[in-house]
Amino acid sequence: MAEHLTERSQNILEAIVEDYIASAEPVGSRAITRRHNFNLSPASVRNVMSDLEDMGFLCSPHTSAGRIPTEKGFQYYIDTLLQVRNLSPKEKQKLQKSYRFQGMKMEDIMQEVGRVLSGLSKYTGLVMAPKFSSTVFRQIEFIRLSQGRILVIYVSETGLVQNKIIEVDHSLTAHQLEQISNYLNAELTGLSIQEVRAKLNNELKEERVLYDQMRKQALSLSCAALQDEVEDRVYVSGASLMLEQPEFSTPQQMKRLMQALESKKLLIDLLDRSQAADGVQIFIGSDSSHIDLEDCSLITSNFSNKKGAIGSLGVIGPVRMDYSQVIPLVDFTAQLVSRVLEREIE
Amino acid sequence: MAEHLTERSQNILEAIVEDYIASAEPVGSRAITRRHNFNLSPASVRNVMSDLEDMGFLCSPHTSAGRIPTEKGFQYYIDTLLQVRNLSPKEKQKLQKSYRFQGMKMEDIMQEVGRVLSGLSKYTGLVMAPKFSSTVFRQIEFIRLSQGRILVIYVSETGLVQNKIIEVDHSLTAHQLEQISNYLNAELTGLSIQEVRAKLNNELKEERVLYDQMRKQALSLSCAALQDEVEDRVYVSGASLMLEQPEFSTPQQMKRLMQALESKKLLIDLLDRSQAADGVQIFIGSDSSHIDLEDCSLITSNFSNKKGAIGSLGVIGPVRMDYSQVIPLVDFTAQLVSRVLEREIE
DNA sequence: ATTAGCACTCATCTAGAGAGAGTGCTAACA
DNA sequence: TGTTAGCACTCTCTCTAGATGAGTGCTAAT
Repeated sequence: MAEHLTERSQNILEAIVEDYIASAEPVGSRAITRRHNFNLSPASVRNVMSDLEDMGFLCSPHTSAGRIPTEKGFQYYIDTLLQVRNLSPKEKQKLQKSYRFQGMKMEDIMQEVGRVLSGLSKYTGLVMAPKFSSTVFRQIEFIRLSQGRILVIYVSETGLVQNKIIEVDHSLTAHQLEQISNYLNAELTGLSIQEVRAKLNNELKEERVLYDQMRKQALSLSCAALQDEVEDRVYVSGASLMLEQPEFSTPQQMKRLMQALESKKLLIDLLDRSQAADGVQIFIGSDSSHIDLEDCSLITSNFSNKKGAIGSLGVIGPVRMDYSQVIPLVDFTAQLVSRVLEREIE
Repeated sequence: MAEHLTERSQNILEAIVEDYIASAEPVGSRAITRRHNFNLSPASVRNVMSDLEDMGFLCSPHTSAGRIPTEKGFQYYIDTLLQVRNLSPKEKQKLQKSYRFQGMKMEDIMQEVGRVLSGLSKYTGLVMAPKFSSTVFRQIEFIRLSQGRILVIYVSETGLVQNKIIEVDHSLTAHQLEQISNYLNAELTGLSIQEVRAKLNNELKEERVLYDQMRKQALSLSCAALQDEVEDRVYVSGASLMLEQPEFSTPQQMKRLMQALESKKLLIDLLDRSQAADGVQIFIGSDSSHIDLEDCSLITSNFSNKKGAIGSLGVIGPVRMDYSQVIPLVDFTAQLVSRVLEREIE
């Protein structure tokens, strides 16, 4: 896999990738010699290009067009040629100013992050809020809406608020509900949702619980409340910006892309995968494994606070994306968001 | 404006509109005589069509194409020709089954409604959740996140939950917060947010309040909590379905439409206007006043519960939309949602 | 009033020519 | 032996011209 390229080949591959990123058009031997000062004739460049094509880094759409980088070409470029410059303090500050998190609750922050990512990159911004079940329990409140309908409000350590309506067959008074929430708040604080679930299930199994009406109700109520939250935690911003990209210029391509970006499920999938690893991750084209995003690359990074609630954010753009610009953007934004979330709980 | 058309003209106009809705292509005199049994020759139809064109109901893309209805033509069709059939009980039941509101909280319901509207109409579903300030106060809770950062959770009579983080300069203990929320809950229950705001402002002005620390804090805290909520209350579903419509088949049209549908502000505008009136409303093409939606029509209706929290829902599609199908869909869905919301508070 | 007939218009489709960009190969060159 | 100039070749893209066909508007006959 890690084939060795001569320095000349590397230079030429780099030139091709960069020219292609800039122009979105196949680049020819002539164009390269014109734009870069290799002291080589087009013919020599052609020879190198031919080699690169044999090795699978380049391909040509047809005989008499220039070459375009394959996914493998992009991969190589990103892995070994691309130098991600770090942001200067000034740039960092500027970026930081783009975000206005003042007094925002979680959802607003997520949305705002998406907007800015998309606005700065000119591609589509993607944010996945921390999974609720990865958060730490802080407080639970019950509010009786009507006979048999109870609104459960659940707050995590990070200030993430989740609410849900549950139906119960036996009616409960406000007083009973208060008792129950007091009990749960005392019992569960500081546990992660996974732990809470485990604990609840265990206790419910214990027989002696059955004799304590209040506890029993408390447990079954919170069980219901924490069950199967299917959350829609993905925020997509600036999808229509992608339509400006020449790779999505035909109606078919547009449709396909828009459908894909509308499918939250697909995006959740992708971002979930991103969460498995640390740092900035790059999925190139068919790496993303979904056929409808085959012309797209995804750059993601995770954010988290000390309590371990993990979310992901990123930018999705054409494979021919400006990686050198987007990578530091995603990287620093993730750090920024982590910091903001940590500040929230201090 | 209300020009008089002979019965024959009406019939032909109706035929043209319906054929155009079905085919998206200009309809010619020949096609009409073929498809409908007017006992008329194409030539006679042509004469009528020519008249209709003069009156502004039809236009032709070019000399040798058929005619297509103008917006005025559609308007007339909807106002006087279209018979919106009521849904049969069976259809109503079927529709009702499409929605699964069981145990859903407000946001989920809104989203689900959008999804179903879009799925059934094959156009784009639009839902605007009730404006928060139009809801009725039920309960407020404060949770101390960190030094100076307080999470406010506010619940309306309908079970709508709103949360917000506010920053305060003086720190408050959990006990103090509890006192404050008890006080507010006792004072404010049953008032609409507008009323709550008015009351708070009035009381803050009264001098004697200044001597009661707790009350003062309570008031200023809740003032901060209820201020300037800029909510993003619009749910758009199935935007990409619009790309299947022939009127949006070119890349330019697609881009324009997608941008418009991404602009929540624009949609909020439209739906806000819908709230001003009762019943099903239809905005045809440039009626919508926004240039980027000039090829679209919007069918909306409002939903509400007895407490007066009002939201809107609707379907946005091409002007050449299947009105006879979508109007009852929107109408009945609005009723359905109203009923569900009322059930929530009972 | 209605209709058949006919000339006319205009978009769409097709084929073919020409231009342009870029390649691959070969032979000459340093 | 690596590099380069030259040249034939390929393929896309664009432009033009002609053919096609749908549909109109007008006129004259019924």
